[in-house]
Order: sequence, then structure tokens, then C-alpha cells
Amino acid sequence: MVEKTPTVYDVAEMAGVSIATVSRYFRNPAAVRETTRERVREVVRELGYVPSGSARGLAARRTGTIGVCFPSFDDVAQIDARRLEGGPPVQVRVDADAHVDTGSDLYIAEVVRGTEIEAWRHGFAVMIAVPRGAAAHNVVEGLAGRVDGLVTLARAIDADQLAHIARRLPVVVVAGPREGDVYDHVTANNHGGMVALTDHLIDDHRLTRLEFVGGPEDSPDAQTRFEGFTEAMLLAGLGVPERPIARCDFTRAGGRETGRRLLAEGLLDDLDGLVCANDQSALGVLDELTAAGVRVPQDLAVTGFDGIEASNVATPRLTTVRQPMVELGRLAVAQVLHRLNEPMTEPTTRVLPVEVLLRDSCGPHAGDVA
Amino acid sequence: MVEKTPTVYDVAEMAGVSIATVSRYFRNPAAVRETTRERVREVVRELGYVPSGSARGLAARRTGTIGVCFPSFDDVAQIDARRLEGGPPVQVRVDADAHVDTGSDLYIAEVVRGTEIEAWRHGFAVMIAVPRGAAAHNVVEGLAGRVDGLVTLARAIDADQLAHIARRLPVVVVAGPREGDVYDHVTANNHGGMVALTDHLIDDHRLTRLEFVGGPEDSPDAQTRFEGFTEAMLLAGLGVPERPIARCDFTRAGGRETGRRLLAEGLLDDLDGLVCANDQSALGVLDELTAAGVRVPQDLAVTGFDGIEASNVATPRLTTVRQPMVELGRLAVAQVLHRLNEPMTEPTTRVLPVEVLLRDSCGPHAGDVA
DNA sequence: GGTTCGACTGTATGCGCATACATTTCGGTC
DNA sequence: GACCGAAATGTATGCGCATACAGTCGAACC
Repeated sequence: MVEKTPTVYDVAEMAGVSIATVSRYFRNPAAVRETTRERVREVVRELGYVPSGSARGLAARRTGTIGVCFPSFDDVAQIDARRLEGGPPVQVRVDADAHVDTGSDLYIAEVVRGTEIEAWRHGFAVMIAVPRGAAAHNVVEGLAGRVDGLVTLARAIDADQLAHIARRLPVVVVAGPREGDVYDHVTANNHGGMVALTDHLIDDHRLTRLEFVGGPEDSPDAQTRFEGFTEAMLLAGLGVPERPIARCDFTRAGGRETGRRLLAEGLLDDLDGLVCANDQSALGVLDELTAAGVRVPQDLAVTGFDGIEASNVATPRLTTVRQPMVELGRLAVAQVLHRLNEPMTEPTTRVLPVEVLLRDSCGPHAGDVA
Repeated sequence: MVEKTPTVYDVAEMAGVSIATVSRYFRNPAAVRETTRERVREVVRELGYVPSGSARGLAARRTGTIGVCFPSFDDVAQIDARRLEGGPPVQVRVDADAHVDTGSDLYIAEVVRGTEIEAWRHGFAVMIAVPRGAAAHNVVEGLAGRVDGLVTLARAIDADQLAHIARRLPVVVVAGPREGDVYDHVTANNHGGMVALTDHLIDDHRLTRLEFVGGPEDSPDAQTRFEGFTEAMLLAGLGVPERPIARCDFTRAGGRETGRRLLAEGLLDDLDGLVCANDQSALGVLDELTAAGVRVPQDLAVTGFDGIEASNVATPRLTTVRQPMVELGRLAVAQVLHRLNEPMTEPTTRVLPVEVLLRDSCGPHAGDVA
């Protein structure tokens, strides 16, 4: 099936030219005479020659690829357990449960899509890696060694290792900066979005008893959103919670768990609204509230953050803050490429605008039919 | 920011060892005495050394990465046009329109996720590439040169080029085989799933006047699904359409366009149900039907195919056939790795089981509350 | 003290390509 | 036909690492 891989030398010999000409044929065709080009083209096709990226990368001192690193919430053990084959070829079942949790993180998928698009525009490839398990460190090191620059989502790479590889590569972090770090950052306006959303709940819906469902403790974005929430509460003269009423891990499953706990502990009884740190957890909370007969938004308002597609088709449609996810990815790559050319400029933090999307889960709005 | 990149030679010299020992430190630490290891570790940290993937790949004759190639429906020009910055930092708006089209393809995202997981399990990285635009050919060639094996979704790479690179690499196609091709294939049971779904519409819901909304002409999956549909119709003694009543490009936007056209031309008037080639287009059709006041499923049943998350949260919830998308990706990578070890075995086609999910868009089922 | 064996380390080489530089060829010109 | 500049091509080298093979060293043993 796969034959011995030919090299430039093979092509050069068969075409009766030197390896430099073969190299030029690929790198700079205009520098090769048309008749020669034709000969090389013929041999390349005949041999099935494909230039080695490794050799090219070594010689040219650049790989032409950008690395993208992100965390994963996959339960790999569970996925592993799933049989790849076997079982009946078709199974029919009534699927009455609206709950679903593919485990996929739409936010990440969109950001990755953005990186791919921007990389493509500049002729770069994208290599993705998820540091998980015991070999997480090796995964990151392998990635770092194979790329010209790295985009990483917050919390994907531990601080020490990130500092280590940042000495060799431009690194751009998708998320707000934490104190004292020296990387380029690209983030959305988490603070402003959350302030505006909270203001809306307070001013337009007259909700006063609000609590915040937080994200992971080490997520700068989750932290910033909580601060936006408390700031809006404070400025409105309302009681400011010291901390989130609960925390979950940004997943829908986590949101459901949180919802169950809040319900069980009766923590929602005197509440007007629940402001969640992201969409997935808000959807999870929503799942449980609906199952428990709590009406949203009549009994309790619920809001999310991110603007993933699922938030728009949920029932009720989730009021949220849309981050420009694709643009975050694009800008991150653009910044990596920029720093590749201008290594000595100061680290920058770019904050992209957000859009507060008022939908149904926070109550009716002027203009709504209902 | 980024310093001159140190090499094995630098590390070896500073640590007072040979480059072979440095190499062993990374490749096979057990072969290095602990005291030596410690010294190397120290220097590696101090210098910020990261082994070059290119050099390693060249010397070892393998890159340790798997390529994943998929088509894209992104309107890059439109994405390009979107400003990356500027505008107000926060915009608040009532989002009354449930329609949404992020352009993201959940099916692809899930398959890619599967490839990443399986690659990770075997210590491989994943490089993704989308052949689009004038340089599509170069994108694929660059990818092929940088990986040990390639997974490609159907229709992502043109036949000639695929044949070319398959001479150098194991190639696995995610989709059914087309006549005469020699690659390994991994696909879901499109045919069986569609037969079962159509049978359900006919037998359980007594729908007889059914039409099929097709996918792209060159999609083997779409073709297979259509064949499953016609086969079920034939066996039920019903009229078998020669061809799909319409075709669209697998996107939600395409589905909407199709929906509008069918409505405008009155083609739905005497119909019981619309069987769509995939979820996205079914959702698009649904958007337009709902907007036009057509009640689904009372006036018309609609079904999808794929089982993406959005199909589960749509209103009404979409009856569909779930493909094991993550498993498709996993199995594709597993097959690539297998062929890397056993190059001479015959090409295989593996068909994964599917699950027909009966939800609301085809009518009520026993056990349903409504 | 010499021998042996295993654990550890060093030396030498080539992986396939890009590219600086040298050389040849080509198309005009006088 | 000799000459010239530009275009085209060739030669030589090094990119950073893995690895085959050779060498060293120390401990156990005779």
C-alpha cells in the first residue's frame, strides 16, 4: 500500500535536475523554467512524492504550524469503555428525555474553528493537543516542539510549563491575564457584559434577590464575571454576595448537579434569579429546575454566558452574553503571528466586545409576542 | 521575549554530557543514571530547552502526528469581513429570533474530538486542515508531509490528490466507500438507520406520502441514506421517488432555503412527511415551516439524521438517527495506526451501529405524555 | 589482581530539505 | 561572433536530533 518514500534526491535524479531545483519547484515555482517545471511535475506525480514536513521544518527553522491547546472535560475512561463495535446495527428507541450531554464543549469548538480560519489565511496549519492524564506534560512539550507559536485556553497548561515554553515560542492565552503574567492575552469583555446583564435584571425586570453560580475557582473568566455581577449589585444598592452560591465546572452535567443541590437545600426559595457563569452550567440548572416544576422565568430567572448555539434553542431560550468565540480564536492566532514578526513588543491584552442577548429565561421584553 | 533557541548541543555541553545522553533523557530516561538525569534536568530548565519536533521527526522518520482533514462550509469572506475589534464594548439587544446559524458543523466537531481522543491515547498529536480556497491543494500537501497518517472526511480532498498522498501514508476515509476506491473506510450504518426510520414513519405513524430532502450530490452518505429511504418505501409498496424532492448542502441555511422553496412552490401540500438527509438541513426546514405556520408534526412530519445536540433541543425535538460521531473519529484514528503497523492488509470498511431516536417531530409515541 | 558482565555514556552518521553562493545558460546587442 | 546582464540551475552545507556502535567504568567474582 505505502511504498518506500521518495526524497528530493530521487525526484532530482529522475527528472535530471538538481535537488535545489526540485526544492524551488515547490517553494518558488516562478524561479524554475516552465519546461523544467513540467519535467519535475511529471516525476513528482509518478513517484508520489510529498515533501517531508520535518526536513523542511528543520532546514527552514520554522514549522508553519500553530499549536492550540485546550482543556478537556471528557471523561475518557467512560468514552474508552464505550464499545467501538458490536451490538445491533440499528437500535430504535423512544427518546423522551430532552437532556443531553455530549460532553462536547461548544465554546472550545468555536474558538478552535477561529484559530483554524486565521491560520489558514496565513498559510499555517493547526495542531491541537489536550493535556490530560499523567502524560499531560509530555503532550504540551511535544506540541511546543512542533509549532511556531502557541494559543492556549486558560487553565490548559500549568504555569511552570507555560513559562518554560514561552521562552521558545510566542504564547497567546485566550482569557484575561492574571496578575503578573507576561503573555499576550485575548479575551472578551466579561466584566462589562456581566454588568450589563445584571443591570438588565435589576433595572428592567425589577429582580433584586440574585445569586451567582460560579465556575471553576481557577478560571479567570469566571472570576471576572463574578466581579461584574457583584459590582452591578453594589451599584444598585443591593446585597452583595461574598461568594457564588455554588460553583460548578462549566459543564452541563455540573450544572445539573448544582441545580439539584440548590433545590434540595431550598436555597432557591427566596430568590428572583440565578446568574450563571456560563451557558452550559445554566442549561444544566435549567434542566433540573424544569424537571422539578420550577417555572423559568416566572418563578425564577436564569441567565448564562457565552452564547453557544444550545442556549438559543433551549426552552426557555436562555438570556446570555455572547462572546465572539470565533473571533477570539482568530485574534489569538493573529497575535501569535504578529509576535512572531515583532518579538520584542510589550505583551498586550485585547478585549473583544460582547453582546447581551435578551431572550426568554429572564422574563418578557417589550416587543415580544408573549 | 523569545531567546535564541538552545539545542541538544547546548544542553549537552552545559551538563557536561554528550548529546546522546540528552536525547536519552527525553526518549528513554530509564537508560540514564539518576544523577546524570538530574544534571540534565537542571540545564534543560535553565535554558528553557524544548526538543525540536522537526529534527526529531526527521531523524526518527516519523512525526508522531495524525492529520485530520475536513471540508468547511464557512463563508470565510463573511467571517473576514467581521471586524475583529472596534464597536461598543457591550451591546444589549432583545434577541427575539430563534434562528441561529453559527456555521459551525457539530458533526465535524464531534468527529474531530474523537480523533483527538484516540490519538492522545496513543501518544499522537492531531493536526487539522481544511482545504479551502485556491490553495486547497497546498494545504493538503502540507498536511500530508507533516503527519504519519491521515483521516479525511468524505469530499474534503479531491480524488486525484487523495490517491497521490495515499501512496505515502495510511489514509482512512470517514464515510462509505465509493466504487473502486482502495482506502480504509469508517462509516455509520446510514442505510440501516434510514430504513428503520422510514419504516417507523410508515408503520407506526401511517404516513405514506413521504419525500426526501437530499444532501450534496457527491456525498456518499447522503446517497446511501436516500437509498435506504427508497428501499423502505419500495418494500412498503409505496411510491418511490426517483430523486430527492430537493437537495441542499447539509447546512441549516441551506435547509431554510430549501424550506422556503418547497413552501413557495406548494410542494408540501399533499405531503405527510419530509425525510431530510441530515439534522442541520432538517432544522433549517423546520425553521421555515414554523415561520410559515405549518405545524410539525401535526401537519407534516420532519426527520433528520446525525443526532447533533441541536436536534434534541429544537422545538419540536427532532426525530433523527444518531451516528456515533466521536466513535467514528476514534475508530478512524485507530485504523490509521493499525495500518501504520500492518501496511499490507486489505482495505477494510467498518460500519458502526446507529440509533434511531424517536422524538417529537414525527408524531406522538406510546409513553409520551403529550 | 585479573576477568567478566552489565550499566552507562560517547562518537559518528544520516535523516530530507532550504538556501547561500557559484556556475552555467540564455537572449539580446553591438 | 564576442560580449553582457539576467535568468536558470547546480554545489555544498547545516538545520537538531535518534541511533547504531564503540567505549568506559564499576562491581561481583574467581
